Amino acid sequence: MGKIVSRFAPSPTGYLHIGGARTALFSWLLARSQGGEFRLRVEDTDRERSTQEATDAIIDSMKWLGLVHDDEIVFQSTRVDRHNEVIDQLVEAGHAYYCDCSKEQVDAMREKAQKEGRKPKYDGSCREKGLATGVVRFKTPLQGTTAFKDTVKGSIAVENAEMDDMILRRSDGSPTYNLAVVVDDHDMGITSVLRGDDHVNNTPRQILIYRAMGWDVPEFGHVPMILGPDKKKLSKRHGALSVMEYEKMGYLPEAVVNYLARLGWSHGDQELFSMDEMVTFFSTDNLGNSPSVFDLTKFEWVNGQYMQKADPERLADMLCDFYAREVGVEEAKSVTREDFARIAPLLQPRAKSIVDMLEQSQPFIVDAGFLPYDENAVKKFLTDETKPLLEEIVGRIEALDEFSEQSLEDVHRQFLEDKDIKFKAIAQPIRVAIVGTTKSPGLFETMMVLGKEQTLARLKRAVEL
RNA sequence: GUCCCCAUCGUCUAGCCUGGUCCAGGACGGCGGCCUUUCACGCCGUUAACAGGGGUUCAAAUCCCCUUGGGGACGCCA
Repeated sequence: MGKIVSRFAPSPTGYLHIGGARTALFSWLLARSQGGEFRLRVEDTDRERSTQEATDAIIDSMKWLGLVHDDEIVFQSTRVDRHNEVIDQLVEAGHAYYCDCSKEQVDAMREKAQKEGRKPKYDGSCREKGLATGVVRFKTPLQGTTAFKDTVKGSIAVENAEMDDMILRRSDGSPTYNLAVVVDDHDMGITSVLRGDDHVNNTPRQILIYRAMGWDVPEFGHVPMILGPDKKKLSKRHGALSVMEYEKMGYLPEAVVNYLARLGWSHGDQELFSMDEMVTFFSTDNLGNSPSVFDLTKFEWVNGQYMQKADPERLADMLCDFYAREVGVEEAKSVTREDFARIAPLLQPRAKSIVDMLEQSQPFIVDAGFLPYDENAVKKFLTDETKPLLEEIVGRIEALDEFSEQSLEDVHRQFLEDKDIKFKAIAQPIRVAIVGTTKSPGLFETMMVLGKEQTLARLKRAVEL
């Protein structure tokens, strides 16, 4: 068998959604795992609904996910002449014919057929008329069945009699989808088509065109769709957001890819995969054939895993960007990339996303004077008993010549010994004092990131509260 | 209505092709615990499923049929 060539062929009528992204991922994986090629084709023949923004958004999303395509992007709209050429050939060879039935007539046929319990379809009345105007229809064989081996669903067979004589060329002269895909896939040398479930019904029709043209039929695979929590087709209501929405929400692209891959694909018990691992392990044999529900909770867990493993420097860059996005470029200058680089490691095991991490960074990046204090925490821990202790600690920290995690720990141990009290007695009061809430990373590492000046300023302010 | 497809814990899934090793394994979540200066992380334990009914067979989650449920398609959209 020769080199495999797969493709992703979105129509630019909207953003790249999570479902489309997964389809793209599987196609990409299929090509990469076999050392093949992955092509991108933009199906922009619907001039009404296709937009440049959508095209850009799709390309950006693919880039963000790391799904790099080979060769040039093919824009279907540029290939109309070739499509028409094929249609003409089909007519000449007797595989297609002109039909001048009006829309109303065809609608009536369909309605009639449905009433009689048959599949609504065009009745083929123009088949042998030898017309030369109107739409061009494909002459679907009246008998027999068209079968194919779906690489994810197994054998699928459809009676030819079930199929309509589909329109190949509209009355305005433009080619239709089913014809265009076949011609493009053939011309691009596509050997493996992996696409959404909603195309299963189109496949037999397309196969018929391949055969009529005497072309090799590629391999087809149809991946089930992604459902919302209510098991209904994923929609905007559920967070069937565009891929770039996930970027805005502070998720890591490799986490999105990982989660998407595990939605419908598996490799034994493994949950976390690097891109390379996915590429080496991927096989359509392990693609599931039933629809799956997008579970945000599990996705967040996956993202958290990647947050923990991520390079703090990279996280720092992202935090800077997100911060600037949030408060504006000018204001964001008050916090440096280096600040974030010191904060990130403390928050890595605690943050589910960049946005989450930025939020948790707040106590670190405001000045002592503006640190918000949680009312309940203050009431509970900054009491008349603890304040004097904090005051004393201030003095001891001030006396420190070297401000390090070790020296901080030493000075506190000593303090506890002198007072004959447990660490528990002062831990939460100190925490509330320096970050304003009862939750934070370890005390001494937090102090280190805060710096001596900020630590003392906060402790002092807390005593005055 | 007609055709096509699907059906294992709440969710993602392994197992199904090549029946026995499955009183069904892993993961997320939930619950309980450990660790501990809080919160997380981590670790340990626990919870929970073969849609239903018929076959075939010594033996079925695995093969066959039916029912039910879900989805998709039926366009001069892609």
